[in-house]
Amino acid sequence: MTRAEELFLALRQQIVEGLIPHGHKISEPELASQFQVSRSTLRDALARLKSIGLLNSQPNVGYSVIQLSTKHLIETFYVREALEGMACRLAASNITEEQLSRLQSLLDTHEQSVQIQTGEAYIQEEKDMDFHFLIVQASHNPMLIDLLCEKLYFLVRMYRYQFGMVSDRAKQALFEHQHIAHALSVGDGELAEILMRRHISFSRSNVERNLLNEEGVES
Amino acid sequence: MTRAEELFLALRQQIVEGLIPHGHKISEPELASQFQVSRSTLRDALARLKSIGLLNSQPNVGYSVIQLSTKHLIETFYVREALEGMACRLAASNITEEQLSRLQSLLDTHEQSVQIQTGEAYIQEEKDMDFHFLIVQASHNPMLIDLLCEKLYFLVRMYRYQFGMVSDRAKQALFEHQHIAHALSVGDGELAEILMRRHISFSRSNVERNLLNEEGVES
DNA sequence: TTTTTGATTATTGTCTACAATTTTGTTGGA
DNA sequence: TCCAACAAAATTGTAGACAATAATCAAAAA
Repeated sequence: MTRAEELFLALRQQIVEGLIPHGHKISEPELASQFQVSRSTLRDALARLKSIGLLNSQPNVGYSVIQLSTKHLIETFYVREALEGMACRLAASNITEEQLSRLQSLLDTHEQSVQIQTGEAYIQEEKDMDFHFLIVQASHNPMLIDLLCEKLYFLVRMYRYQFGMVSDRAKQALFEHQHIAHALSVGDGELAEILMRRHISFSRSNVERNLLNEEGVES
Repeated sequence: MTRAEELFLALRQQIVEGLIPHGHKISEPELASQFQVSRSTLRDALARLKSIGLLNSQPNVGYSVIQLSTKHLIETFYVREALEGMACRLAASNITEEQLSRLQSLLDTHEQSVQIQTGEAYIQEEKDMDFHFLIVQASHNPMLIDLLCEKLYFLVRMYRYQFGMVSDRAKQALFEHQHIAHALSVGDGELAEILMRRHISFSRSNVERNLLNEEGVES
């Protein structure tokens, strides 16, 4: 593994977790000395971070971490709805037996943890990611997999870390997941897509309601 | 504009048009001397070409132009169907009056050229791109616009240049475009999305039939 | 003849230095 | 006090050199 690759991974985590705050202007000399690398390899890593949508840049001005906002989050939801919906449709045809059983055991685990704990949503969030991740993999469409797993999902995680959306609909989400899994298991791509899109669309509505209210209160 | 940016644009065009053939291994020293730039700025341009999906790369091995294939083309169609479908749905809500009238005048021009000429499909292809491009812009979703206009559409153009798919369905495509435009004009996002998805899905079926047949003949 | 090992060559990854541009700060005038 | 123009400082873009890795080729062994 190259230095630039390591740096890319390290910076990605720091950005996702907010250690480097969103909107922050990147100082190349500063970061380079901080990580003990030359500006060349830093710039390599920064270019990759830009390509996955975590950084912006302007010529002769430099890089900065993307600015999180309700508007941007909602735009992301629409793209997810489209891509994951399609991934789900394709997964219905292409999922392997092994993936299907892993999906099932995943849901069994989720069901138990939902029954046991009440509240702790951020643990649930990771399980949610696992579910979506597995279905995207099952689409067996490399372009979809790349777009979602290597790019969009890091944005999603970044918003969850820094906006800390605790969805109080863990139980509801589990039902939706089970419904989707069933559609996949019987190979009904059309239904699977519809269910996945509704699932993501619900999340968006939820966020729209909560965050727009907050903004209303603040202003 | 920086040197790297210019180089990026120049290389992108050469790759799309096949002047640098698909699958070709990139030699950094060779390209750098050919374009009279240092390897630093060349590598900058190459990284950007990778980020829009025209190059692949492996650590310690280097870059190569992506390998075109029927399989990859069809994967691309599925992603387009998802993204453009959503773009169309959003456009129904967000399109401006000015964009709507531009869309209409665009279709009028197309109609005339379809009536006049019979055959010349590659001219029609550019018009097709114009139509799709405008609708994506009208979605007013920056992430969708970036994914489609800055990334996927260059792949589409690359396939059209190098696989030379002459669609004999120019007239049919025009009808579909008009139908979509009408749905947009009355603000029916649900219908607009369905129509756009069918439109792209038809193209995919067409390609699947043609290219799979060809492969069958060759083997 | 084929395979394997080792040395050689070439290519990519990284660093440092310099050039070009932008940003910052200061001075002068209105 | 405010604005504009200029100078200084800092930052980004580009070039070239060295280090690390991979690819190539030749020689020796099976």
